[in-house]
Amino acid sequence: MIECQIEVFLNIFTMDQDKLKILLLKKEGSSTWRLPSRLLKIDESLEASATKICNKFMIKPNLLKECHTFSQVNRNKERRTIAVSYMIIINKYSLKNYDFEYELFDINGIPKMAFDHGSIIDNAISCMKRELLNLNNLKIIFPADFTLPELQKVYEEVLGESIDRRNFRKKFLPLVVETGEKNETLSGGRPAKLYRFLDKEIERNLYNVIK
Amino acid sequence: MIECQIEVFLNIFTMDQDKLKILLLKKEGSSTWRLPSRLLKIDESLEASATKICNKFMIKPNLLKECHTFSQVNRNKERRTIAVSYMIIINKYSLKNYDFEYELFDINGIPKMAFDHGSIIDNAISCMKRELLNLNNLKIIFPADFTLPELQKVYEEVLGESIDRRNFRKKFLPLVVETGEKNETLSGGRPAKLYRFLDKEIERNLYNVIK
DNA sequence: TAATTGTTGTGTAATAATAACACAAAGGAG
DNA sequence: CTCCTTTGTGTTATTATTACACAACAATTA
Repeated sequence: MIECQIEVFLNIFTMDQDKLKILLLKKEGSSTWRLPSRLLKIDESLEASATKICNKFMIKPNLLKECHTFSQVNRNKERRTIAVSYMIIINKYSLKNYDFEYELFDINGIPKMAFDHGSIIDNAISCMKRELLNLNNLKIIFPADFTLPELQKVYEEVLGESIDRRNFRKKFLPLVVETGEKNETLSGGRPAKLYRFLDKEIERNLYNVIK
Repeated sequence: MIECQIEVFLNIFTMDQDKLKILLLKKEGSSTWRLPSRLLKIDESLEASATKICNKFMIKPNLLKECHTFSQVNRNKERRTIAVSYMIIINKYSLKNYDFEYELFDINGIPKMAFDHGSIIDNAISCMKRELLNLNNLKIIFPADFTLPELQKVYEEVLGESIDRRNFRKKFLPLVVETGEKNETLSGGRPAKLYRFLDKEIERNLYNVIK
């Protein structure tokens, strides 16, 4: 029986301008950034606590998944604190205007973080990549109309390499259906067709790598 | 700040007679089985605590990996208890004679478990399967001489289907080298050649499924 | 309104990976 | 020495992956 506090961290990932990004907060007057977090209350589960962080952002706890539990004895000098880290993946348009500041950081350019938040993020990034390679999860974060170039960029970010457009489409076209609409051409090229996923369960990863 | 106890569970998996099994304990005079466990002490990390369970069995914490943290408010009626579950994979010949009883159970025939240990095991089983599909992990639990039929049976157990022997060998022969020895023919057939792994890092899973 | 720029959409051929399949060889038991 | 069980081996058909170039569409500029 020990007396300790339990801290819940939430790693919120999204795609923004073709880059994988994570949402970070800055404490008033501090020079370092931190992850959204919360202390576990006696009457809530960890998942409930993580969901309350989501509520603060008015976002859905899509794919809420535990990443790791951090328990080094000295990670908090003042009192024994165990941290449980969760991740979610959201569509960036779910984010609203809040009465606090946040910023989306490219996962390859994480700023100076408070305490051990940096290593919590490192761990969450590999966790997130594993999830994203599972197409069934992509379906959850791309529920509505999406374009194939958009989807391809997620894969390219996760795999860290570019994929031939024709080969990518060959794989994915059998899994989706055109909605008939096209997207707004925001970057001055040919507008892309919009698709939605068919209701097929995928049993193997379309790109087979160990993450 | 809450007062709670933290319980560390260890799911010990092994292959025994071509079946994936988990090690369970029975409490004196109880009708239900339980997982090896330990209460976290104030001066140790969770990993250190899990390693101490390994020490009790005199086994190496091979692939010690966190599976999940269980935090339902009422999982222990007496006091708030959060459970962190770990898994390891061992060679069954690492097990010794102990001054306590244990039994290896087929993962498809888990007996009646105490408290929520049943759902902790369910979760650990899928965690373990994911680990075993990564060949780099198999290398750790098959450090010494092994036979290809032996390795094939691990894959067959994890995948839940049988694999053609010739096709399996075609995949694995480039990754191993013969030691020159043969195993003792224990089941009355032709003795199998012994192999060890070459020092290649594998970057993709040899069987690509979502677990 | 024509030319330019940037992005999307499309097919084919070569190569590699996977799946399906049957029989001989080695040892143990009788 | 015969029977039984298990290991070891090659080829072919099928499927998946890779590599590669040009036209279509919309916005912007000349």
